[in-house]
Amino acid sequence: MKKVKIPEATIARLSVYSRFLNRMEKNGVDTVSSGEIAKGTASNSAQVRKDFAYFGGFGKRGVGYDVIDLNRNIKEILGLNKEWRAIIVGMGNLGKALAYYHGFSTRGFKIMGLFDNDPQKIGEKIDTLTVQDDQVMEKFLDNNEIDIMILTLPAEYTQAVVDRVEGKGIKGILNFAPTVIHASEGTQIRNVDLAVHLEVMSYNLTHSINKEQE
Amino acid sequence: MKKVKIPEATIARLSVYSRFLNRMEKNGVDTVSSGEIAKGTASNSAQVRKDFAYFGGFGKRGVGYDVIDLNRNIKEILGLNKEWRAIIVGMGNLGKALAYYHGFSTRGFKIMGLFDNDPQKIGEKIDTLTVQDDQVMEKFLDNNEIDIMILTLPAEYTQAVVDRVEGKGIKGILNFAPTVIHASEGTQIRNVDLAVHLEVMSYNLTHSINKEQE
DNA sequence: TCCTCCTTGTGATAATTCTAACATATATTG
DNA sequence: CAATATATGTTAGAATTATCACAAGGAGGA
Ligand SMILES: NC(=O)c1ccc[n+]([C@@H]2O[C@H](COP(=O)([O-])OP(=O)(O)OC[C@H]3O[C@@H](n4cnc5c(N)ncnc54)[C@H](O)[C@@H]3O)[C@@H](O)[C@H]2O)c1
Ligand SMILES: NC(=O)c1ccc[n+]([C@@H]2O[C@H](COP(=O)([O-])OP(=O)(O)OC[C@H]3O[C@@H](n4cnc5c(N)ncnc54)[C@H](O)[C@@H]3O)[C@@H](O)[C@H]2O)c1
Repeated sequence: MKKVKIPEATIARLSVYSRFLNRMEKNGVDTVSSGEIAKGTASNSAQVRKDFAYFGGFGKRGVGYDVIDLNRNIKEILGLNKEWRAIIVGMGNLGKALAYYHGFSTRGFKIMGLFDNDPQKIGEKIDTLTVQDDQVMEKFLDNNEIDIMILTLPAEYTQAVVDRVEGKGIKGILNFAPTVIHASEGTQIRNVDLAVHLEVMSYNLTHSINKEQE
Repeated sequence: MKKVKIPEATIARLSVYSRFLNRMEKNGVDTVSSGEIAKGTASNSAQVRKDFAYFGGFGKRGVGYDVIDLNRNIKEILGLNKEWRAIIVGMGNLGKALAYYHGFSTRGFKIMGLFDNDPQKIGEKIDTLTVQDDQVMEKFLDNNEIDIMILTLPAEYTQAVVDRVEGKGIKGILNFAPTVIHASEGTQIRNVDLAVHLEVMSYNLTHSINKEQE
């Protein structure tokens, strides 16, 4: 599906570069070099240029990159020129934190619905949305075109929820529960495991690994 | 500092394996094969065995791995046999979610203190802890041996907080703000960037990348 | 004891990803 | 307009990481 296989690490870095460029834009900077991007994103200049090179040349030799132009290009590569519509299932601590967070909408991800099965939580207003009964989720998905489902519920219930939305048009699932889930072929699944970060840190500290954060 | 360089990806997987083994333990399973571990953690059996092989042989040929024994070994490798003491700075949406989460303490990470600079939040009780004034953080760190600082505050304030705890014994920083921070050499910094996950997903969906999630 | 079955541990190989170096293009200065 | 300085784009090579294939160890049955 692609001429050259592009490293996922490159895509992840593009996302970081783009948000760095946002800050530059806001600061009125209009040109940056690969070295400056590297410094601002804990990367290195060769890596930055290589990452861009996968998609063609965005810069001017001897000069650098036009901040606005480069950022527009990256966002287009990432598919952020369209609006992605998402729901959050499980309005506990983490679900609420995500629902209140405005950082996603500024990147093109719009939270369209919030669901929970706890009567205490149903009806609660969170920001501009009201938590809906988990039972109406299927109907909601029939009536609204939703791309992404964010799962913030206990591990043991995630698979059941995934099964229920089968064929309802969900294209990607962002799963915060520490468990493997299975969806139909073609559905993107990404697992976010916060404990892993702490445990890798524990390992590094225990074994005195000095990650050269440069 | 190590004989062989062990891939960070291996360490991250060990964390996932270990939590899968926790579930097996709870279910009363006493032996697992690399294939079963692979299935339960979205890995593959060769990878699982290779990961273990970095640290020696934990299994019995023809039989598999003793669940309890293997899990104990992994936890020791990860440094989870000791208690890690952490504080959270920034008790907004995300900070609260982390503070209420009990999943970390069961892995050996104990939240010792919560800090914020918003008078509205100072004094608020969260679980068993009370949010303290950010101003007393240095004193708190002098009086308590804290290993890890979790940062859940707006990007623009993170570096200032990091600077203030310099030399106070913090060994690792888990940063949720989307910005690069600098700490003295030897301090582990790990950045958790949730937006990256969504944006990589956006890229994959846009370009019809079918990540074979086994 | 010998034979069969099963699953690990591992060395060889393949694939992926990063790093370094430099030729090329652009701007600027005198 | 030539000379110089600067930063990109790209190619080649190094390093890291994952996959494969199979020999060897161990259990159990005849
Ligand atoms: N909070 C954190 O900091 C954190 C960190 C790492 C991982 N996680 C994971 O994220 C998930 C959520 O964590 P949390 O702390 O928000 O938990 P929580 O218990 O606060 O929230 C879970 C919510 O899911 C709802 N729920 C349960 N079953 C449901 C169903 N079938 N349909 C709809 N809603 C349902 C519950 O009513 C509850 O509101 C868990 O899997 C947890 O392991 C959380
Ligand atoms: N909430 C999310 O889902 C989410 C997702 C991705 C990234 N993040 C990042 O995590 C961070 C926190 O997000 P949030 O949604 O919890 O924000 P928030 O605004 O709800 O919370 C931030 C908290 O930090 C406190 N604070 C500010 N300056 C401080 C200081 N100097 N010392 C102590 N406390 C201070 C504020 O009083 C507030 O309580 C942000 O950087 C955000 O970009 C959050």
